Amino acid sequence: MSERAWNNNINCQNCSISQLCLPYTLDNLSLDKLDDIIERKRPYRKGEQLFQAGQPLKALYAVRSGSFKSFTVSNDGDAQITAFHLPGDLIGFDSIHSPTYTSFAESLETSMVCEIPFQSLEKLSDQLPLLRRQVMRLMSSEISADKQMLSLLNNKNAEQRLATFLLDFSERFKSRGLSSKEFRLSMTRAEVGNFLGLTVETVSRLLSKLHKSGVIQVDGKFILLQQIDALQQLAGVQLRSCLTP
Amino acid sequence: MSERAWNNNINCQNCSISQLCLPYTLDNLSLDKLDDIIERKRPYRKGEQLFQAGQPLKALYAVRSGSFKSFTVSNDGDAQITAFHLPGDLIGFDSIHSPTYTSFAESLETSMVCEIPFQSLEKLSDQLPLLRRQVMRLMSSEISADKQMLSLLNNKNAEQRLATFLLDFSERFKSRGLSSKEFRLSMTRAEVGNFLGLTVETVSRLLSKLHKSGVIQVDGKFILLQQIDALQQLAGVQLRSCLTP
DNA sequence: CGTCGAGTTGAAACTCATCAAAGTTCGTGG
DNA sequence: CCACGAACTTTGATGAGTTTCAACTCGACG
Repeated sequence: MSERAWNNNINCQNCSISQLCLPYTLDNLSLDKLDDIIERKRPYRKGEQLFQAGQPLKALYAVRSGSFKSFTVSNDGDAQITAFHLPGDLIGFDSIHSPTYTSFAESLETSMVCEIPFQSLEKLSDQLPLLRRQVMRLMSSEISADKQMLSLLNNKNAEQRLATFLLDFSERFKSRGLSSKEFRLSMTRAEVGNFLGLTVETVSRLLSKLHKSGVIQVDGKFILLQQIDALQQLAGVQLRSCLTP
Repeated sequence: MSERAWNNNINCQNCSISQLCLPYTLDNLSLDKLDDIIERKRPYRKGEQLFQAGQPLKALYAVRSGSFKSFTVSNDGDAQITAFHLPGDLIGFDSIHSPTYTSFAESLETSMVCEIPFQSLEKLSDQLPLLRRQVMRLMSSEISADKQMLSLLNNKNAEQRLATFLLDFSERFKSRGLSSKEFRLSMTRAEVGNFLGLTVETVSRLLSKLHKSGVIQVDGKFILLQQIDALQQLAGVQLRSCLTP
């Protein structure tokens, strides 16, 4: 199938998730220019990699559909998942300080991406202050999210971590116009555990426990949040009013 | 004392740590422009805050001397230190996606900073591609460092975390032209523990253990790394050659 | 001189990892 | 389309590592 076929009717101007992505706040002229530098590739099958650590930094990627994981591999060989990416998310910000990628990105299911050649993006950013600011906003958001993650790992126990994880995905699906109560987790239990600093067994046990207690319903990769408020309690969320006397 | 007094002979052009900071790669003209927007304030005393979460985002800060901690406060009220900042480090990247600061920054000892008004920096970045790229490089480095931190917390035990922490500071002091073997940690044991996801007691016990084993010498806040290679072993560092056959 | 915060050390408790084993789903080739 | 093997998931028993609780020391400071 020709490359052209994938491009039909796909552009930033009509993209349903552009408000989460680079186009946000761009005027029409800027949008056209951005659209011009973006390459839309064939779908990636589950397990295919966008890039590997050490390869020359060629492009950033925006998820169009499906999902990806980013991960690093430490000197001693074990992998650490550093993020899960949903449509609208940008992949590669952790590498742009380096001539080569500093992490791996791999598809978790059949997925499509927009490839944004890094050189072109830099040049275009020189011309379009709005684009530049959106890039910085997105990078700053990623830093913020990472700090939150540090706090999660340092201060919360296994159950709180998993509850927070589920609520995070709930929010992210919601902001993409999908159900916040019912969704499919494209990653394995092992990947959830790796991300949260827990073992597969602990993740599995806790999902079973939450299921039995009626807070959520679990059917393989499908999750149904039945009592979101209870889940928020478990996640360690407390009302501000409890603290300010 | 007049504000002017602090400014004497302090500028980006002659700053000893400019290669770690924003000026890196800037030409002389750009450097002058950057220097123009920077405000240099009186020293901050230990415990004074640069900003608090919720305050309007006014400026980024570059550490000139001394040290700071950044921290967030979760809904349930406990603080999480997200970074320690040494001279040359920039503070505030986690907030520029927001109209207000998303974290706190507090001096750990008598310290000086360069205040970089955010509006001015944005305007100047529009004119100076080199500056813009350095900002992005620094933000990307911070993302990278945060990902490494995730990996540390998820995969390493208490001893490996502390060893890694000490080696990290060793490297950072070294790149600032200071001794990599002998330095003073300006934060308390509790702050080290908070950052590493450990309790004060664990940090104290491990420092004692490392001291007794002769790997390091501890005298209050002063640390002397006696066997850096042994410390690297404890940190879990292995040679690449062990993995690539 | 007494108090207060920081640091150290010990003993007990608890959470989660580890090891083991069985059950289930997925994907691929016949 | 089905069957087979591999990958993934679940559940149980045990133990290691870290937290928690408690007591004590030390130095700073009014």
